[in-house]
Amino acid sequence: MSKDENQNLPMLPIRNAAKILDISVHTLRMYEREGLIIPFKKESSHRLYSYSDIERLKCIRRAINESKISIAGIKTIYSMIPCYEIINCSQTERDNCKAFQEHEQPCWTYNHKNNPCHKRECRSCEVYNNYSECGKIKDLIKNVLSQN
Amino acid sequence: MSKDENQNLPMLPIRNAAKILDISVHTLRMYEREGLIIPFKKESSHRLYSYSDIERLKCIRRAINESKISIAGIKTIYSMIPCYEIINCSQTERDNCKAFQEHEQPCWTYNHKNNPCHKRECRSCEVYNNYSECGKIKDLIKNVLSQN
DNA sequence: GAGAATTGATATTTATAAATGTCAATTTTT
DNA sequence: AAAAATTGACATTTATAAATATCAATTCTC
Repeated sequence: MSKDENQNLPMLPIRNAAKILDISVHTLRMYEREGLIIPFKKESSHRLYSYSDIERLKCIRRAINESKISIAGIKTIYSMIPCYEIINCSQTERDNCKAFQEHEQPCWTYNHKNNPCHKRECRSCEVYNNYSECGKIKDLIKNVLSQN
Repeated sequence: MSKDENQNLPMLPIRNAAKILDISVHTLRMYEREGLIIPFKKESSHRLYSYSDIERLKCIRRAINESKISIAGIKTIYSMIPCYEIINCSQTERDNCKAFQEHEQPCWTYNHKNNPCHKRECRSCEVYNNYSECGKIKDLIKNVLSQN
């Protein structure tokens, strides 16, 4: 098994994840309620976190504690990711997609009827996975702009 | 004189601007120190605000009070504006520009040596003027992406 | 040139977002 | 089947960003 695959395996119950991050389990559930993170869930309701989830959460913590960006700010920044270019949505699909139109929530917090994300699992989507730092989002915009 | 020209005239001393916005003069100076707004200054050091400055500030207030985005978050969001496409910077100019590389400050808070902004007055630049709402920034990204 | 307003710098207050606590019900583990 | 952990809902605490206050020096207005 490659290292990357290992990174994405659901390994840690919430208590262990919280301990690694030095926060409470309540905080982890709050981040999930806010749409900042999508932990794996067993058939039951119990959460499991991968090691790349941990990295993602460390980044969120830096944004909050060091960069002083509020959770609402992080959500708005996530909403700027041009998912529609990554997924290659048609114009009709864009017109019917709240993630395309609004700017308060990350795309992965919306329902995905009648658009290409219907088939996708947000947790394993590259839109969700590749841009957890705001620097990466700015770089993505630069890159997509220069590609066209 | 057209209405638009009138909108951009430096009219209001800080006290009047503060009264219209129902905030203190200190808060207005803080927003300026943070780089959210660039008021007009006479040869002296006294500030003057235009009516479009007032609109800009109302929008900032909504972001803070209603959308709950912190000032640091607003600055980061402003830093996402693809100014380099609007100004049409060359690759060399981009490579030498902090506004292109970093993502903490709006472009108009940096010094502009050796790049096209050297000649420009940020206060009257379209990058500064046209995207004071985060919704507009997302729309700009969409539009620039579809233009290319 | 006198009175009013602004400036910048430092200190203080306030509002509230973020984090934590409590607890009964449910699920998991051994 | 008992012990340990998690869940969600609601309440409380805490940390601090945002806003305001103070003040001496400077600038503007009439």
